[in-house]
Amino acid sequence: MTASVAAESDCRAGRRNGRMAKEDWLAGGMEMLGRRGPGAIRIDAMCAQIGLTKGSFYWHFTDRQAFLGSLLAYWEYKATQAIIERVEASGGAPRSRILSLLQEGLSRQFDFSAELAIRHWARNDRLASAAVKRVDARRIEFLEGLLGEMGFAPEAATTKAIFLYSLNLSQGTIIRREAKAKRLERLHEFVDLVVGEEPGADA
Amino acid sequence: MTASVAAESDCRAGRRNGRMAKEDWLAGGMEMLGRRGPGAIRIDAMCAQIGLTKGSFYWHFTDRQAFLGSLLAYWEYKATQAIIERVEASGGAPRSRILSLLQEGLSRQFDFSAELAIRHWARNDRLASAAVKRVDARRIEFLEGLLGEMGFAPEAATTKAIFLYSLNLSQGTIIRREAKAKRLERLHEFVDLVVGEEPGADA
DNA sequence: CACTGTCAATACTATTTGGTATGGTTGGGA
DNA sequence: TCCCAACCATACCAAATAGTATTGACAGTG
Repeated sequence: MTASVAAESDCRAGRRNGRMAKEDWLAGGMEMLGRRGPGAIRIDAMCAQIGLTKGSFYWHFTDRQAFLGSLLAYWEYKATQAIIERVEASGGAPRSRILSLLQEGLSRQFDFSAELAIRHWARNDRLASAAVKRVDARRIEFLEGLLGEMGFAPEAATTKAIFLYSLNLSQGTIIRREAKAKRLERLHEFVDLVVGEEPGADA
Repeated sequence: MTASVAAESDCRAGRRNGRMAKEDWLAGGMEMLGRRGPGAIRIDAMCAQIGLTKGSFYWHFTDRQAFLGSLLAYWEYKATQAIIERVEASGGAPRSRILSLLQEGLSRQFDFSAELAIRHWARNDRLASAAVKRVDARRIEFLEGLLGEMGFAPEAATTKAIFLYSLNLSQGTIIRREAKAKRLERLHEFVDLVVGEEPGADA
């Protein structure tokens, strides 16, 4: 153990003292949030996980509660802007951007654990609830924009955005053994149902 | 406090020693599960909540882990059979039974907190994952049955059942300020979209 | 080189918490 | 009535845990 610690302190020599530790705490916190939930986040366990001690923790955050608040803000940023930007960067027609957004929930790229933890957290915490509400609003607005580009009136776009978003969230919530291809097929079927068949689609 | 405890022990004199305490523990556990999540369930807190002590807890359950397992089984029963029976009892055409099932998620009657906690739990626990999978399967099968009654072929029924169930779950997951009437309107619109317009519908 | 601010390790305290051991209470059967 | 088993309270222990205080390492700056 002692030897590995020494080696570790070597390999991160260039990274540490670059004041990135706060980010490390938040990233580690997100992972623990996804695994145990907010109420079960243990500072000691995080110390062991990211290789720092409480001296560092209490330097960056006043206490556990403040850390949870920072985690919430960290998630709120990551969960909206980041994903939306990634989808926007993919370009293409609105319909294909919708499809790639919905597929985010399918891939294991995006870990849904923290998302579920926070949504449960939001049932009993005002700050978490407000954060989730803002995230949901932004994601739905984003979908509304895409649907608007496709020519749907605002009211219809809102309804369709909520439907699409509902399926997106459920993909990470429902547990069901099913082949990925089958899942993808259903996803296309759902998009067809909500926004209509693709113009140039052959059967 | 002491006085109220005495009064409490009076009012439950007929109830106690009727070996219902185990049920009390499980019900209290479900509530704490909904508020804090499985990893943050504290035995001492539950003692204070339901007015018993650890002597009782460790008589009914071997340890904390076993209690969590019992909680899972308790939820699995409550979350399937109970709800489905309630909907079945309402009777009516398949379509109206579908609507009343989807409205379950709308009403505050059914607390979604524990459901969310368990679904998060399932991301990191085999037993929880298996329980959620069985619950999802049964609920989807139930919807499939209703859709079958409406004349849909098995394959179409499965797809539509998943779509309906997705919206049902999302109603408790998405946080969005919206009038109840609006929500209900969207729900009907979604059912129309998935299973077709009601045969005798005007407007 | 000395100084200073940033950041982190160590040692420590007080409290909480899972779990045990033990004794007491109560209701029903012999 | 005696007794036993179900059931629960109390006292207690060892480990975990939030938070503090102190010291040390290190980079940049005068």
